[in-house]
Amino acid sequence: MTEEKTEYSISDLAKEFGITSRSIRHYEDEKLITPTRRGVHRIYNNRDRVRLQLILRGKRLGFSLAEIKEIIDLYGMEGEEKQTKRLLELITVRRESLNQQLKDIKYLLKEFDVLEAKLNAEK
Amino acid sequence: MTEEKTEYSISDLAKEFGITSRSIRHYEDEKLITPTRRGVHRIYNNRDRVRLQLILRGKRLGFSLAEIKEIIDLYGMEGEEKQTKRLLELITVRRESLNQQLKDIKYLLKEFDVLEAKLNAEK
DNA sequence: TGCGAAGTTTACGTTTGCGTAAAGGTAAGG
DNA sequence: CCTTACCTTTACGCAAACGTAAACTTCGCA
Repeated sequence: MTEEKTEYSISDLAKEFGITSRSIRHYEDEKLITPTRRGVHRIYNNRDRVRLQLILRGKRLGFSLAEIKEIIDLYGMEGEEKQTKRLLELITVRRESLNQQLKDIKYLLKEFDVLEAKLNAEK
Repeated sequence: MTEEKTEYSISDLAKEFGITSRSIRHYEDEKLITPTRRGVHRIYNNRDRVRLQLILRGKRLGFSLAEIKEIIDLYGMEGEEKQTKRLLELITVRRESLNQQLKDIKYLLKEFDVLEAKLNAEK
């Protein structure tokens, strides 16, 4: 059986994802993640860990913390508020943005191929 | 014959790309673009226009202006300095970053599909 | 029980990417 | 010439995303 860790300290996660504890606390200030407390110390569970992954993914794509919060809030809102229509709209908007990024990436990767070929041809 | 415009004012480009003139001047301050001058006024040619497109593409992907400058400088350096090896390294690094972003995008798009399906199933 | 490592809050500092006046110069039409 | 639209430089302002320092507290263990 592979033992799955279920509890993490702030520095556990910081080390794992190569960021600082300060950043994680900052995400908490901005309400993107809300670990439980044991006394005064922060305790992160697997759900928190996944959230952090989502945050970092969003960051790599250039989204602001506010945008990432919006995306994260999409999950966890499922059904409750009957804002389904609004959620679907948000998803559409986000999807368009991601598709644009896809185009941009493909364009740049192609350009890199061309440039690399040129450089290699240069003997 | 389709007439290709070959000269643009700063507000021409600003309008075309939906940004402010201030931004374009800022990119110039940061050495990402260097239009010629007619007297005191900036004149942009097609090459400058393409550069601006590259800048905006980079921005949509979350690159900093400094990183975009690095990427842009890849072009235009071809061959001259015999830094070919260094250039190929840079391309590799950038390519890895773009591939990571590709993964991130695909992950999120898939998540959106799942979420959308759930919302629609909710009757 | 007394370290040392790690955690906590508070708060000011820094960088990036422009926004936004202020104060004027320039080009073209009437 | 004069107005109007657009351009210029200079410079301070500001929000976002942390960095960093200060000044404790808490936990594990020797």
